[in-house]
Amino acid sequence: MKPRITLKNIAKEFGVSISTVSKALKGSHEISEETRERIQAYADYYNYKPNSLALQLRSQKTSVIGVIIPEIVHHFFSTVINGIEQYANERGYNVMICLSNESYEKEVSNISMLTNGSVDGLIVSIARETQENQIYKHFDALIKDDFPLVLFDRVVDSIKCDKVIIDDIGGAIKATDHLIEIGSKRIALLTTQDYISVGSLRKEGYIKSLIKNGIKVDENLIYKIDDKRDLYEQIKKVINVKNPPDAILAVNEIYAAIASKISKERGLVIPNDIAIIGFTSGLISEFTSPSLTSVMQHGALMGKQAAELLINRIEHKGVDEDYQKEVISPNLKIRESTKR
Amino acid sequence: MKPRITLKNIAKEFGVSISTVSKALKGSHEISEETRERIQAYADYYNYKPNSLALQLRSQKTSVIGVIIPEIVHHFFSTVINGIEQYANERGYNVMICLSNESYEKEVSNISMLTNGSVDGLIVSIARETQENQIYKHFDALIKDDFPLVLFDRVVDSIKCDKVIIDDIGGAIKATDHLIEIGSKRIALLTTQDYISVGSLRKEGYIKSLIKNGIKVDENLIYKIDDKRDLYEQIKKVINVKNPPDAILAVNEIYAAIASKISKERGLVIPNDIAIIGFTSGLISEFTSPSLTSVMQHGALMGKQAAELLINRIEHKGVDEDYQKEVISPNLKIRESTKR
DNA sequence: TATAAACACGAAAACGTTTTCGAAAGTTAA
DNA sequence: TTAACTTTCGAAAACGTTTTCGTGTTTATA
Repeated sequence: MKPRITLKNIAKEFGVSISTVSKALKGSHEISEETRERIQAYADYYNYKPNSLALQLRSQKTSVIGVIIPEIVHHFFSTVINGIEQYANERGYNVMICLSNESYEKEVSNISMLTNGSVDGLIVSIARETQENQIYKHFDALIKDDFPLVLFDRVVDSIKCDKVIIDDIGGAIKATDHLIEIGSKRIALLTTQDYISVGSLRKEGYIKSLIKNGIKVDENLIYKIDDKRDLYEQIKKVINVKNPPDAILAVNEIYAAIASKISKERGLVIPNDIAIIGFTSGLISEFTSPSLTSVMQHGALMGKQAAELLINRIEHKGVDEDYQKEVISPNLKIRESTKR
Repeated sequence: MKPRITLKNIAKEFGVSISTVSKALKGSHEISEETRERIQAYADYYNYKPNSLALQLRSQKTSVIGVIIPEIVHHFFSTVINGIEQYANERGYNVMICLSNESYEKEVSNISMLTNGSVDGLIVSIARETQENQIYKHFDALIKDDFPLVLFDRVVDSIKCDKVIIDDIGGAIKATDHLIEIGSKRIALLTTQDYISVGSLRKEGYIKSLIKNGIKVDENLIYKIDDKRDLYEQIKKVINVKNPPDAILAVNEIYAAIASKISKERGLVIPNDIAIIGFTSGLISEFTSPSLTSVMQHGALMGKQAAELLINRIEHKGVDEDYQKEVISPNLKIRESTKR
């Protein structure tokens, strides 16, 4: 790579000082018009661009925000990043992305790398392993130093910072209410292991709705799917039984899609024999047939809000208002799988 | 945010010079064991981390690679980024992501931003608008400065740099061959406008396979879908006709999924009446029913290879070997939609 | 004509680090 | 006792900027 041209190069070329060149290129009135124009022309010709590292070092500001997510090959996280990137750009920030791969170790090392001066703030969704072990001291260290931090989606109450989350309880209530409205009596819940915060919140909403509607909660209809084992086998045990449920609420799109496939294979008609709703973050629900009613998660909006909170926090350095918690309400996209 | 602790702070604390502190923390033998241990303990206690901006400025190396992609909410690009990130991390690099949103302007400004010293090299997939207008001077400028650059997927021959691409022609041939093998006679092609390079390459493979198998190419079976108009309407015109094709090759997953839906709505049985194959980059094909046979694109592998080419180029600064072009062969994942 | 103001520029510090070179002590050997 | 080494540290340059504070020259004013 050819070395880039610097102020020093230009200064030597014209036999002037570095400060003169700097001022000339910034259009300072301190420099005579003649000198300024000559320097400007030369700089243009050689495509001078100020070295951003030097600027960052001097100004103690990088205009970069770091994002740490569990994985990127996941439609929900892609949409969040999209939201972050769009908004950050508008405010003059760039985005640096790191993946924790759901690993505690990697999350810690990512945070350590990014907070050595390369970013002005951090947006994080916590790794599964971290939530499992409930070790949050790497976050507490950030808080102690007042490092700008925003958590989204997978958050933890004990970490004192700005947060943006989805109203998972409300979303699950909406979905369950809808299933009940269309006449479902035995609604199965496909959820995750308890330590996944969103899974247990959605379960909470499901239960609330049942109680509100005077339906007895049947623990046998609540299935905790283990992501590390075969999903088909686990979900078959829900549907391929003598007396299958007449509706399913799945806490993510994959579970819902698999439930749909298995139902059809067993000869059940959707939505008449069995209605299906999934929390969604992708395109599958839209393109399967029948298309699946979904609780829409608004990832892009989430990203935008997270970026907004973070940048505000970065730029109002002095002010330390209370930490904010933005709650995004998911809405129900009704499709064929619940149109009885 | 609390100001971070620096060498200067520590030096003042112990009444020694900055260089002594620096050496002590690097375990230099020049420093007495006693001094070294005291300084180390203090630094540990206050969680000293060298400011990476200062290091980067001094070493003229950022260990960051920039990635510019058309959009991130697209499974294919997510997998590529995943591949890039994994490999880059192994080699000690971080990843900075920018989106061009298919816009020429944004691509230019992204390149300009990233090449001002904030990254050591660039991995790019060219924006649609850029390919449409065929203006590549922003890339030529990079080449002229020997700036490390790797293009992937959407590449342009005239830009002289390392590239990694998918063998789109071969993939389309494999798919078409397979459709012919299972007895298809009238194979429709759902492709994109001509200026999209991958679209026209896949069309080329489709035609080659037909010719090879002695089937006459029927231009009326080649449909150029316009992404800016309603996809359902356009694809309906392919299937909802008196004499529909008995097989469909779609150049992406969405087209394939829509074709599948419309076929079922029209009462056609997949794969008996109509077989379907799509180039894939997502999960839809796997979870619809029937599941769709796909040409698998191996995005993660692509990302890994792109990162490998780039980092090698960055690190062998002096050596300028010829530019490499890696070609990845897609393979056919046979699913229900072609099992006659 | 003397003084003040305006103009055009340079020196140097600052951001935080690494590294080369030199130098003052202390130690060893002859 | 003297010469040669070793040990332990500091000064300063370098990376590329911006910005404050001079300073010398010219022009305007009284």
